[in-house]
Amino acid sequence: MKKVRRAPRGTRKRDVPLTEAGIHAAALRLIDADGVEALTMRKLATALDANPMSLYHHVPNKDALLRGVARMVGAQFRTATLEDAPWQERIRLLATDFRTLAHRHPNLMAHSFGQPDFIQPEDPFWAALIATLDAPGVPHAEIPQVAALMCAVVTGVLIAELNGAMHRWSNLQPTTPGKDGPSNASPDEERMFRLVLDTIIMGLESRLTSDDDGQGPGRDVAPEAGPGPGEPIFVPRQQSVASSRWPGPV
Amino acid sequence: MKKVRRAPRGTRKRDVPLTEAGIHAAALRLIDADGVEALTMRKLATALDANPMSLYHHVPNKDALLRGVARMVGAQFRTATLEDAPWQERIRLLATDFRTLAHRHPNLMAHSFGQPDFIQPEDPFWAALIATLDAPGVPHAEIPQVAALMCAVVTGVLIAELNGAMHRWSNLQPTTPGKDGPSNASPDEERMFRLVLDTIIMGLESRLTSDDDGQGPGRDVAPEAGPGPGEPIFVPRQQSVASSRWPGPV
DNA sequence: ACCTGAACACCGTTCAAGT
DNA sequence: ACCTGAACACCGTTCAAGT
Repeated sequence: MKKVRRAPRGTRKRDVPLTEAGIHAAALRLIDADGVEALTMRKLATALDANPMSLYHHVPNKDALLRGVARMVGAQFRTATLEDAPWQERIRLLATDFRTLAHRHPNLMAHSFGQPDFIQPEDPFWAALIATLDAPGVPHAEIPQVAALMCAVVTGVLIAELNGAMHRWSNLQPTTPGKDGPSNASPDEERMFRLVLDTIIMGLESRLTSDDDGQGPGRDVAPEAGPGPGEPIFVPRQQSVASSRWPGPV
Repeated sequence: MKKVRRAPRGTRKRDVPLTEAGIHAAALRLIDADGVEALTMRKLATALDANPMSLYHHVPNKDALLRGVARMVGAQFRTATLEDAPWQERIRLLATDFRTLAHRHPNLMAHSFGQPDFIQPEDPFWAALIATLDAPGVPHAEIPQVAALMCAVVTGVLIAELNGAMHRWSNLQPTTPGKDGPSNASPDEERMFRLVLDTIIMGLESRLTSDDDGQGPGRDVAPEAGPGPGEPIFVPRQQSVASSRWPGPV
């Protein structure tokens, strides 16, 4: 009997040589199972039936490994652009596709959203978002800023979904605790996600179809909320302060 | 000469006994300086001129320490409610106050925003937000969900500000790189923050002042975006798809 | 070229022992 | 009651040595 190096209890891994892609895939499996902070170079090595130091021949360090995993997942974003649909529908599709991708790997995405470079200019998601915002007539110089705000808003809602904050906040009782039953109804996060999406689409629409020259009336109501030092493109059109009934449930 | 325990080079700390509050304050100083991931129980102990194990008599573990620091900072939220102003102004004030607090301790807040419990029901911020949303006539059962969405959107933008993503995204050139100068103009994040805020306030306003019964016309344009399994309160009013000119810069 | 064992410089935390 | 030294079970990573 020659000494054959193999996993002792029939786990049977590592008949294939180590690869950067294989390391990324195994790391993603561990992250999906136990979260990013539970991922360890040593645990990843044992999952691959390899020596911990062998990984460093294919990956420079742990940070680069995490970036590689995030880049690999980000490349899975589907690129169906829905070319001839109105821009509202295209933005809706982009956001919901992004959401399903986030929910497919929640542990990884909850971590990636905190990184400043989790969206790269060459990502298909960013390219599609830029192309979609080019359609409605936003001036070219403003497109990246509008796209950045869309990304920030959507990822903010997704972070709150992924880490459970949305669920906890939605179930915080307003004033009277323990009234009218347990009230543990599902927060229905998909419905809330669509609500935010529709709201910002409506706000964007309202700016695009503004009848005046962009300088809204009644600038005096909120004098401290002036246009600021930047260009005056995004000056907020002053809202009417009328408050009315909430649309009834039925 | 008796052996006096004192910092050897005149640093002169720890003439005061260890306290939970003192540990929290010192931890916040280190976090403000070097970030959350650079905070270490051992480094915190040397900053307090104490033995690392002494901290465990006042703080159960590192996680509880971080929660305590976050709670201490969250308690600094100013509680000026601006009672008689319209709800739009009160929401604006809440959001900008939250933003200045976030920018006062960016390292801590960028970390706290990823925690599911960084907003507690007894926080003055949450109480003020609930009270403000109670004014315009949102039904009580829906107030926590609207508040949760507001928190998610605002923290999403703040995360992107704090970690630099907003700055990076805003400077990504749309199609033609290297045109019309370096174009490294400041992204003017405060202006963008106000833009999102005004947009969601406008969206909320539009729902509150809706003339119809909440069931907008033209439900057939986006058939797959139906109301979903939840209650029909938040069914999106179907937008007009008209696209028009962006309001010109001048 | 690819892998590996030992070692280094750290962590958070436990525990028995001091005062 | 409060503090402390030693120790445990981990980390990421370096490096010289193997094949």
